[in-house]
Amino acid sequence: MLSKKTKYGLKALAYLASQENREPVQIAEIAKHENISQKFLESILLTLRRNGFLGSKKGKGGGYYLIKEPNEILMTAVMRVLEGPIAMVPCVSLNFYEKCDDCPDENECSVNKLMLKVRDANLEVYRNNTLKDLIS
Amino acid sequence: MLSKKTKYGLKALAYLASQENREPVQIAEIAKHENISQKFLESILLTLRRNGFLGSKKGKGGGYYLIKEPNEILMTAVMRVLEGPIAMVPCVSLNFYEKCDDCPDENECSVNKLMLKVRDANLEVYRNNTLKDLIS
DNA sequence: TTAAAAATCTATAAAAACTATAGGGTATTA
DNA sequence: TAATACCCTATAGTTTTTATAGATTTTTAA
Repeated sequence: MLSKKTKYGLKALAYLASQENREPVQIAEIAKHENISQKFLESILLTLRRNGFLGSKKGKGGGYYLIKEPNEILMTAVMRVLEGPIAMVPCVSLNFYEKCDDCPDENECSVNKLMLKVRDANLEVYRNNTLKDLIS
Repeated sequence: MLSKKTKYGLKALAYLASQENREPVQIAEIAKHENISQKFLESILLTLRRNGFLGSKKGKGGGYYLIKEPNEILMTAVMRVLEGPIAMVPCVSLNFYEKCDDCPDENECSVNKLMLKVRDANLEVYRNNTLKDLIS
C-alpha cells in the first residue's frame, strides 16, 4: 500500500506543477485543494524541499514552488524520497541494498528471484514517467 | 515493503514445491530449513490451506503439502492471499476496489494515473510467474 | 524604525493501525 | 500415547498519521 505521505506528496507536486507560473503557493491552499491535513502536508513539503524538489519563501506572499520543470522530475526520485526503496525486499534494492537475515544465499532464494522481476517492472514505470506525465 | 508473512509464505510454498513427492512436511521442518519462527509460520500455512493452496494432515506423519502442481499456482493468487491487493491504492485495484476518501474524481487524479501503470506492470509479472518459476 | 501579520520551520508527542511473535490448550491420527 | 495440526488470545514492537505548541523569518504598514 502507498502511504498517505507519498500520496499527498505526489498530489502536492502535481498541484504545483499545474500552476501557470512558479510563484509560491501557500501550504493552506494546497491542503485545502487536495483535502490534506495541513500540518501533515507541512512536513511532507519540508522533506521535498530538503531533497531538492521544491523551493520555499517565508512571510507574506510566501509558500512553496517547483524549482525544476515538471518534465525533469523523474518518478524514481520522487518515490525514493517519499516512499523509500522501490524494491520490496532490501536484497534486490539498487539504492538501499541490504542482505536478509534469514536467507543464506540470495542466488538460491525464491523470493529474491521473484522480487527482482517485480523491481525491474516498477523501475521501468517510474523511470519512464515524470511529474509532467501526471498532470496532462 | 514485503511483509514477513508474505516472504515466509513464499519460501514455504517454494520449499514444498521443491519436494520430490507430495507427502506431508511438518511445520517444524519448514521453519527450521527456512529460518522462520515456527508459530508465525503455523498461522501462515493455515491461511494458505484455507485458501486452497495447501492440504494438511494431522497426527503422526502429518504436515502440509501442495494440492496443485507448482506450475498451476499463479503468483497473482498467492500474492493476493498473503500480501493483499496488488494495487498500491484501492482506487486502481481490480479485486479490492474502493473509492478514495479525498479525491473527488479519479479520472483527474495524478496518483490514480501513475498507480494504474504500476499496477499493470506488477500484474504482468505476477501473471507470468508460477510457483514453478521460483524454484528452477 | 518599529510592530504586527503572514507564512514557513521545528520538535514532540499522542493516537491508531499494523506486524511479528509467543503461549497454551484442543482435536486428530498413526 | 505420542506426534502433529488447529485454534484462540495476548502482547510487544513498529510505523503511520495526526495533533499541539511554539520559534523563526519576511513583508507590510503605521
